Amino acid sequence: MTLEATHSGLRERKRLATRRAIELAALELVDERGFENVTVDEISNRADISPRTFFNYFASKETVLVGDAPVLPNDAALAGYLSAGPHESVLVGLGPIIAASTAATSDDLHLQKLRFSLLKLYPQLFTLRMTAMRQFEDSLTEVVAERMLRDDPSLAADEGGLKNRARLVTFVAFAAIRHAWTVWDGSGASSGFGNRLLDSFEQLPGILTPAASA
Amino acid sequence: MTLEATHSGLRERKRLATRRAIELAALELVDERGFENVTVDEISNRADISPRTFFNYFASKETVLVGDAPVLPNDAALAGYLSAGPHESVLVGLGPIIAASTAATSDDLHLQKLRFSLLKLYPQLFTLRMTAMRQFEDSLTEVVAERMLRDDPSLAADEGGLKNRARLVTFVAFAAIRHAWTVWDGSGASSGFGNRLLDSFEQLPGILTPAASA
DNA sequence: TGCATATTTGCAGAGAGTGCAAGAATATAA
DNA sequence: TTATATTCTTGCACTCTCTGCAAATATGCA
Repeated sequence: MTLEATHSGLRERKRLATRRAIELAALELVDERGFENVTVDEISNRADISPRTFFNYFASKETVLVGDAPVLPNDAALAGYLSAGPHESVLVGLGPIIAASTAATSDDLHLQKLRFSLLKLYPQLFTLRMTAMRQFEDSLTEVVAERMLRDDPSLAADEGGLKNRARLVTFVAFAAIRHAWTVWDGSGASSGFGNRLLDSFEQLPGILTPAASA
Repeated sequence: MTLEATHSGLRERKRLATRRAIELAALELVDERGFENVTVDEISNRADISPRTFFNYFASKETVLVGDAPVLPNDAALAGYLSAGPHESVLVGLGPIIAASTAATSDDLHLQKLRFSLLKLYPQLFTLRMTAMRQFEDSLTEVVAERMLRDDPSLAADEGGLKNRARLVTFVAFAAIRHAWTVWDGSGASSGFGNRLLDSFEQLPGILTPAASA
């Protein structure tokens, strides 16, 4: 079904299991003792692999903690955004798409929660995750540019300008993501993150437009 | 005159000189050979200090490269922003303040240019710089909240909401900074960065509507 | 079964970063 | 100037991250 399971021989299933075991061991240990009090040797011990194998799976002690970056879904939601027409906001419409992308992770809930609390706790990790998001950011920028072009075909005349404009939209969208994170963190993660995210996106118009009393 | 020069005894002047020497050596070496082909030992050699002393000045090989985060100026521009009134955009008005803050660095032009090209080249460093800006971000958020309160005193009733709103404004402002960087990079840094930054800020209100012909 | 291909592991080594204590330089007060 | 206190620099030993390499092991496939 999922991408990883295609041609699911023993070799691939083992590889995936090992990967998960390392992630779980790392997240739990860091949760228990704090990032700087955990070594790769200890993680490897708990995951029952050699320290050398750890580095066959992950490039560093940090990367095992941050998880994979989201991937843009190629589905109905995306098509809907692209053809929403010039009357729906290019920016606010990104909210649901991003919410869907971030929700579609291969982690189980336990791992997700552990990751989230560690990203809150260690800014270095949060930063690393943001760096890992660059590719996602790029795909998003493409989508935004495509949408803008559909809304107003005359924009094709100035391709550079279109790209720059799309990039600004994407960066602002990421600002909304950060905001959703921060607020969700502060409010004890009461409701789901997806709703929180949509909330932040809907606040954007009030901020970009001068003197709007929300 | 400047802050560093207060009580400028020999000791402090030497410390500053050493700091500068290390920064210069690091930036030049990484520029010449690339980040991963330069060791702390080599930097220390060129700066004429021991490797141990390097770590007395900088926490890591990365931090010596990114430079200090900007500091909020406590001047007329800030006062102007705070009292601009409800008819000027809370967001766009931040542009000049940030432009002024980023312009006020203690680096000379040579160091500035080296830093900039390295930040372009190494995303890890760029992200690290963004992390280092967190304190700047916090002060900015305070200022925005203060301004919002002056524009509409009734907001005092919901302090949490005010803070969250101010944070969103700040995050969007940082999106504009990133955008200015990216565009400046792509366009070969023709005009000054300050102007580029103001440009990005002024594009912000337009991104809500898809077909706004800028 | 036998061969091709992937994966795991150990080992040796480079490099980052830290704690500590001794020595050198600077500040200060008489 | 000299004695004393304070700060800065350095060397040393040590832990930890991360890499290249080659041998050993496991899986896939005919």
